[in-house]
Amino acid sequence: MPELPEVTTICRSLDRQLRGQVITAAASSGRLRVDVDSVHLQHFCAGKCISAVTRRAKYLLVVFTDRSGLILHLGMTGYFVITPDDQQALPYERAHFLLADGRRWRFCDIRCFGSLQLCHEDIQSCTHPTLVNLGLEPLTKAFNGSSMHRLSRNSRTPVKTWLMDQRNVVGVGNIYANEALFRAGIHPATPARRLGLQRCRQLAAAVKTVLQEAIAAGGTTISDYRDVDGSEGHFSTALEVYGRAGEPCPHCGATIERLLQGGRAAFFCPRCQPQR
DNA sequence: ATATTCCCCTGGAAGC
DNA sequence: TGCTTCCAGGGGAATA
Repeated sequence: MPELPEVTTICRSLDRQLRGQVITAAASSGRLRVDVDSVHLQHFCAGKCISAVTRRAKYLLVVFTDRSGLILHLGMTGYFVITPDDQQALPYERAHFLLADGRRWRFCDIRCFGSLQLCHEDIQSCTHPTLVNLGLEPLTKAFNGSSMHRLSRNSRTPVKTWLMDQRNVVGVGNIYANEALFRAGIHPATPARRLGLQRCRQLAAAVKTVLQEAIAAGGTTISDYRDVDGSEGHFSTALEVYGRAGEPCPHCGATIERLLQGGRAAFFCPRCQPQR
């Protein structure tokens, strides 16, 4: 579900809600795609104080004061709810953490594609196997037209697939890959290595602006995504091609097409994004 | 090494 | 109304 703007939005809320809190108890269901045994989770977390909640790629990092932490991924349908402790488990609840102030932090996930991992070493060093091979953060200076150009020289893969490969650049999923390619006027099936420096610059810039605008809107809610307080993201109204097959292109009026790429739907305007 | 495919899982929408 | 099929924001393992 969530891509970088959604994870960023949730990360900020969680940091505000959880920073400084001590976890007194924890339990997991064992049903997530990657999960932790409930006994181990309880043993690992109990008594630890949360110093911050940060993000790396689409992973949320719960950083404890002893520098260890939890690595969480929301998969397609994961979300968090914080409630008083006097309630039953919520529907789809997969893990929960009891806080010293009496609140209960719950990790819910309808489809169980999310993940929950323990990180014993310094979590912010990102040496954990889950974090070590991740690519560039798209909103840093390190990701730009020239680095994208350099990294994609040997890749015959379609540029949309390349953008979504977290070993190259992180945080870009299906929605924002489609939107960035539309803004840059690049056909999603273009082999990545065929993009010249100029078009890499345009695409990198488009990735940055679409992500920044989506963060400012609180993310994109299609169906399941919600912030920790239950609020929806407002960027769905700004989507220009995603989910709009058959509708007119907002720029030129041509009919937006849908193409299947490795099982994922690509949406594009055949006139604004010509195959070259 | 790189590029597809298949799978994990559940629910909502669309088709018959 | 009810059953069936398709589709979904992700990621990783298996396969060519």
